[in-house]
Amino acid sequence: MKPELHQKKPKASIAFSTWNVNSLRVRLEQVLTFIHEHRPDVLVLQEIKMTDDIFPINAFTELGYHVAMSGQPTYNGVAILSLKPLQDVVVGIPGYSDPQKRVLAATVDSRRIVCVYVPNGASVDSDKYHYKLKWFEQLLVYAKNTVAAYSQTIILGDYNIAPSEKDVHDPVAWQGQVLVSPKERACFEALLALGFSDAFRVLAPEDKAYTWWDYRMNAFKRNHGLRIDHIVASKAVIEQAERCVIDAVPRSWDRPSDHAPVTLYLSA
DNA sequence: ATGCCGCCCGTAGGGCGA
Repeated sequence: MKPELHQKKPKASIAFSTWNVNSLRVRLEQVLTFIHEHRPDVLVLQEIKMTDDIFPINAFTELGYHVAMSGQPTYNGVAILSLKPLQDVVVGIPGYSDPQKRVLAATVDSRRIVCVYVPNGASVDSDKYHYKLKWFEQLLVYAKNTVAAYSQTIILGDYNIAPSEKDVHDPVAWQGQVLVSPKERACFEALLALGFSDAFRVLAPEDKAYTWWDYRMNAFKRNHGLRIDHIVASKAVIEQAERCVIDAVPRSWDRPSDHAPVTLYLSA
């Protein structure tokens, strides 16, 4: 065989994905399809909207994944799937009592993975908005402590914050609304200031790309979206980053989640 | 626009998300 016919072995990479599925009950087959197509090393899910006792563990273990979940009835709920074993699983933010299941952490191969579902906030004058800001203060403490203990920390999930005007299809229309307010953006900036980077923005500084499109008003077809799902990684992780991909294809499927999955690829 | 769509619970229609 001529040397040029030898296929160069593709460079291995490690993939970390996040996806707000808006009901794992409804979206299970789509999650399985995503896994078959991409085989991420780690996949974290938000808004599973189910209790732990009905979580479809077997559907994932059959595919070789280890599973941790923190669910509740009706709302919220997060999960971590990993091809390698999950160690030191921690539910919620330590020291912060919150009945809403929004945070789940585990270690995979010396990397600390934190799956987050940040509160939506409803509107900027609501109690839910104040809950969101107070909640994020607790996340900042948690993030600071976590990265101090694990130089390789990845905090990924649905942040419900569009960090900049580039992350909003129509900044004028969204001005003054929840998800884009200065206080929420200050929260996100404060997280980055702890030694983290917004992986997508670091790897694609100028791209206008969205991770969420409203179900209403044909928002996806018109690309009226926001970038609110993020992979926030410590410097030691960013050093290994190859690319960060927002996969809009699942948003085009029948009965889709309103969010797209996001994947960070690290060099192995 | 207290709207739009989709999911949950529960079996009608209100709560909630973003």
